[in-house]
Amino acid sequence: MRIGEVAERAGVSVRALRYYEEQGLVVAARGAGGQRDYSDSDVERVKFIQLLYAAGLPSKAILHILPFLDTLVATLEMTQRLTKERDRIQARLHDLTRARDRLDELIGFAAQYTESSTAQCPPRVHAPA
Amino acid sequence: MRIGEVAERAGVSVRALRYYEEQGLVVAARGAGGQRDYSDSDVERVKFIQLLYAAGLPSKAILHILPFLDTLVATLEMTQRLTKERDRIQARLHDLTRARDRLDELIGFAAQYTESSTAQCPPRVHAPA
DNA sequence: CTAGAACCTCACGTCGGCGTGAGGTGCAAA
DNA sequence: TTTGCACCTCACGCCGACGTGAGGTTCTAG
Repeated sequence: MRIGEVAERAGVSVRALRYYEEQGLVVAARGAGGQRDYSDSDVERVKFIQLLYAAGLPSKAILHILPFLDTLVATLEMTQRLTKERDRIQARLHDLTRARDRLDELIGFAAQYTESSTAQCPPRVHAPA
Repeated sequence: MRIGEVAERAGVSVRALRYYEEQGLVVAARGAGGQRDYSDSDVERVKFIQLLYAAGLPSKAILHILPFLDTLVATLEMTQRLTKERDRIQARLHDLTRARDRLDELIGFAAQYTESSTAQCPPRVHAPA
């Protein structure tokens, strides 16, 4: 399977896949002529990488986690890393939730001055909380 | 109130505060001698900015949201922006949750091969899900 | 009055995850 | 055989939120 198809299936750019290889995250075999040759499991691997990127992990952290996917052998250090990253994500979930709730609060306020008319309504200006 | 105290109270660096001013997020008055002069409400403002930064909003987005805090007047456009950012955050919450759950899954696997011994245990190598 | 914090303004450095050419090669179809 | 698309390797560009000096001023305590 060539790089273009992997890109499409995994929903990433070709450039991204080359970058992943550069970082040692997904190392493809090479066919005659030097073209990258991916397997089906590589597609899953890429999807997993995307998942972790989306969670804000830097490539080095991912690099330390991936070997576990291959071997399913966990050293103590690896389990600790996994847990550490999980906790980080959990913390970010807290931050994001706080931010969302705060925005919801503001949107609630805003609704009072916006919703019923298409034009502008003259408001009372006062200090917020 | 001078910049150092604001930094400490809001839990950010002095540099960050100057950067916020550069971006138009928090514009402090100036005392004789050119030193920045902040008010108590500026501290709250900075905390709010931090909240939004922590949620991944870029400074331009924050810049568009802040006027609402001052005036409590919401144009339609502003309400839309607020809602848009809220939805973004919601989407990220989904991503992060997925990632966390996946990691929990892996940690569960890892526990089987790590927990009871300090040394390494010879495992069976097979393909993961 | 004087030391030494704390402040000021440039202005360049950083880091990560790619985007984006430039210039050349491989491969399948007509 | 020739088109033409997909692929290849450099290698520089980018953007945002500051960090980090450099070199000078202001404020406060003794």
